[in-house]
Amino acid sequence: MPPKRKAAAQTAAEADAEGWDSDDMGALSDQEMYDDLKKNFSIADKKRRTIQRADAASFIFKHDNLDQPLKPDAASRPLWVNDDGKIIMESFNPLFEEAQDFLINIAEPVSRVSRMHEYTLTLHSLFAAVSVGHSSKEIIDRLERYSKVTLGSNVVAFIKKATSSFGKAKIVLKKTLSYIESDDPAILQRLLRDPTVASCRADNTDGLIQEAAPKIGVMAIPGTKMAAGATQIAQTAAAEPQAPVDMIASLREEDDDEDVAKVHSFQIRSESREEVIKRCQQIGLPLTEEYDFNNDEVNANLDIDLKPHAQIRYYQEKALSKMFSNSRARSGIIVLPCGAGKTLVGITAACGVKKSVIVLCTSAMSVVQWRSEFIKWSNINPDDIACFTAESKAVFKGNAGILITTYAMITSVRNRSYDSEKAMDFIRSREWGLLIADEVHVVPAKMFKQVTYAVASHAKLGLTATLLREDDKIGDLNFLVGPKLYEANWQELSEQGHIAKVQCAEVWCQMTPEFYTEWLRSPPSSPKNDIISSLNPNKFQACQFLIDYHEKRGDKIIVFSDNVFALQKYALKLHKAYIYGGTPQNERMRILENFQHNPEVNTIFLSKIGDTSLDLPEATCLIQVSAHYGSRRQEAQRLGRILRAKRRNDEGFNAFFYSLVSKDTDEMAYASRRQAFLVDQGYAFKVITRLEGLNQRTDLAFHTPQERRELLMEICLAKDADVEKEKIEGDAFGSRFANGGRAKKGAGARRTAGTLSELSGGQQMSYIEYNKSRNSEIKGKGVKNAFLRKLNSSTANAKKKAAGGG
DNA sequence: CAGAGAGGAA
DNA sequence: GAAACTCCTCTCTG
Repeated sequence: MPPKRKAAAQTAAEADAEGWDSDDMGALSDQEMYDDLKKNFSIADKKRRTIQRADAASFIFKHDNLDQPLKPDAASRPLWVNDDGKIIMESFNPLFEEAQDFLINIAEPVSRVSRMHEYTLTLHSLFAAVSVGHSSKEIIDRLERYSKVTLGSNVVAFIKKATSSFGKAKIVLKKTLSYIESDDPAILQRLLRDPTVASCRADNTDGLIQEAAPKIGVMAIPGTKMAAGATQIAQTAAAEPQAPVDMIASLREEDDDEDVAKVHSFQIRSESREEVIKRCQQIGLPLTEEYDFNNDEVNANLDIDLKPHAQIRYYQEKALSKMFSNSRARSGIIVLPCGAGKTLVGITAACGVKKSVIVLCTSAMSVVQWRSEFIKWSNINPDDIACFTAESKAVFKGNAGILITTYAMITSVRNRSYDSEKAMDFIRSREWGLLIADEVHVVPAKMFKQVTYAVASHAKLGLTATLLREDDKIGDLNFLVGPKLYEANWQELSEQGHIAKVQCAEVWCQMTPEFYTEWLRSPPSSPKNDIISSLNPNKFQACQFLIDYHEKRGDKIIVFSDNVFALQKYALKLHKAYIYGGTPQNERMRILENFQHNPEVNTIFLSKIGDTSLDLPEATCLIQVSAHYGSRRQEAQRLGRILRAKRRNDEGFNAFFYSLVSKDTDEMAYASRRQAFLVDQGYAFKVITRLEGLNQRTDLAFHTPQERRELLMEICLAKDADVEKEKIEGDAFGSRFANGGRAKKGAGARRTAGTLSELSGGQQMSYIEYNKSRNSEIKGKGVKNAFLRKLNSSTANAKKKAAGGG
C-alpha cells in the first residue's frame, strides 16, 4: 500500500502542477484508476457471459438498482440506467427514437429485441462518444433526463472519469512514421514516464519535437445533400461552441500564452502502435487518431467524387458523419448488415478524404468487386485504381490512387515474386490517406494484425457485418483500427425496406432409430457423428420438402452444409448443383450464373465456401443442414445472404431462413448458440417440429427403410474407411506422403472413395453412381453426370439467349 | 494448372 | 478449456 499511495500522491501533485483539476484524476494513480474502473464495470460483462448460459434472465437482476425509487414521471421516460453501466430501454416509448439516436453514440448495443433494448456503457463507447462530440456533462444530463431512476453515483463517476481525460494526446503519421502528439508537453512527458510507452519510443532524443499547430476547418460528406450536410455540421459546431469537438482548441485556450500555435510530439515505432494505443487507454489518456486531410499538403490529392446518381442512405450518412464530424477523418469501425451498402460507405469515405486509399479484402474476388464498385459509384479514373493480387501486381502511376489488395498479399511471410516485392515496397514506402479494412473482424488474427503496422495510413475505416469472433480477440480492434463508430439496427433497416424481412425458423427433425443408434455408438462430436446427424433421413426429407415448397413459390434457394460429404449426398440425390472448395473456378461461375438467370435452376448447395467467399446472386430462401458448431458469425453471415433480395419491397414479401436440426443431438445446443447474435438483433426464431403435409408424401428421398439403411451404410463405410486409410497410408505410403500434411489427406480421401465403390459390391448401385460423378467433379475431367450435362447445355442456351436478346 | 506450403476459423 | 479437425483461402513454383 505505501508505494501505491506514494504513486498516487505523485500523480495528484503532477496533476496540480500541470494545472488540472486534481479532482479529475481523483487520488488514484492511472493504473489504479483503470483497475478501479475495470473492477466496477467489467463485472457486469463477466456476469452476463457466465450466467447467461445457466439462465437467460437472472443476470438482469444481479447488480441492479431496483431499490432506487422511480421518478414520479417514470412512465414517460424511456430507460433505466443501472449503476454498472447497463441501460435498458423501452422501444415503445415515445422518446425511444430520440433516446436511441443518443445511446448509439455513447453506449454499445448489446441486444435489440422487439420491445426492450439493452446497451452498456464502456470505456470504448464513452471515448467514442467524446470523440464524436458529446461532452461529459451532456452525456450525464441526457441520461438523467431519459432515465426512470436517478443516476447512480458509480455511473456518473465512471462517465466523468472516462470522458475527462479524452482528447489530450493524438497519434499521428508524418512521413510514414508514427508520432504521439499533444499541445501540452506535460502530457507527453507524463506518457513517457510510463515504462510501456517509453519502451515503444523510436527517437532517441530526450526532448520533444515542436511544430506549428494546424488549423481546423469544416467539411461536408459527399453524396449527402452536399450543402445540407455542410450547413448541418456547421450549425452543430456553432450551436455548441464549447463541445469537445474542439477539445484541442479549447485546450489551447487554457494555456493560451506563447505555446498557442505549437504542438509537441515524440516518435514511436510503427509496430508498437497497437501496444501504445492500448497502454494509453489503460492509463486513462486515450489517444485520438484523426486525419486532418484538408490541411495535408504533403500527400497528393486524389481526383475522386461520387457520381451524382449515388445517393447515400440515411444510416450510411449517420455512420459517415461519425467518422467525419470535425472535418477530420477519424479511425473506427462501421457495422452494417450485408446488403446494406458497406462498399458504398467505404467509397464515400474515400471520396471524402480524397487522398490515396488502400483497400484490404479477404479474397481476391472481392478485390475485383471493390474495383468495379469504385468505378460504378465514383468518377475515379480507372487507371488510378490498382489491384494487387497474385494475378495482377499493378500499382498506380499517378501521385495518388486507389490500391485494392488482400490481407494475405500484404502479410505474406513467404518469399515473394519480384513484382510482388516491388509492389510491397511501393505500399510500404508511401503514406496512405485512408485504409479501408473490409470484413474487419478478420484483422485481429495474428497474421492480419501486421497490416496495420505495415501500411502507414492516416486513418483507418473498418467495415463488417458481424463484429463477432468466437475467440476473445475482437476487443483488439479497438487498438488496431479504432472504436466502433456506428452499428446499424437490423430490424430498423428491414422495417424501412433497406434489407429484406426475414422469417427465421428452426426445424426440429427426429432422428430415425437406425441413425440414432449409430449416432449413440460413435464417439461424441466425431466427424462421423456430424455426418450422421446432418444426413438424418428425416432431415433430408424436411429439406427436400422445403425446397419443393419454396421452388413452387418461386423462391431462389441456397442450401448450406458445412460438411462436404453430406453436401454432395444431398445435392446429388436431389439433382441440384453444388459448389465447395474443390469446385474449379469456371464451374463455380457457371453454376452461379445459372442460379441467377436460369429459371430451371432454383436451388444450389454450398459448403461454407458460401459464407464469405462467393459473390452470391440474390436468393430468397436459405436452408441450413449442417453448420460449424456454435459460430454466431457464420449464422449471421448466412442470413445476410438473403438480406439483399430485390423483391424485399414487394407487398408482404418475406425471405426465409431455416435451420434444420436433428433432435437429441449436439446440433440442438449449437443451434441456440448460433442464433444468439441474431436474436440480439431482434430476430425471432420459430421452432417447427412438424412440417404440414410431409408425412403424406411418398415421393421423398429415403422413404423406404431399405434406402435409409443403405445411406447409413455408406456413411459408415466412408467414415470408417477414412480411419482405415489413415492407418494404411501411415504404413504403405508413409515415406511418400511424409511431409504431405493436409494435401495428403485430401488425395487420400479421393483415392479411397474410388476403391470403396469396388469393394462395396453390386447391391450398392447408387453408391457407385454417386462416387463416379463425385470423382469426375473433383478431378474436373472425365464423364460428367446427366445433371451437369444439362446444366452445361442450359448455360449454352442462356448465353444464346443473352446474345440474341442483346 | 496442379501442387505445395502457410494461415484462418472456431 | 485446449486442441484437433476440416474446409477454405491465399500465393508462388514448375
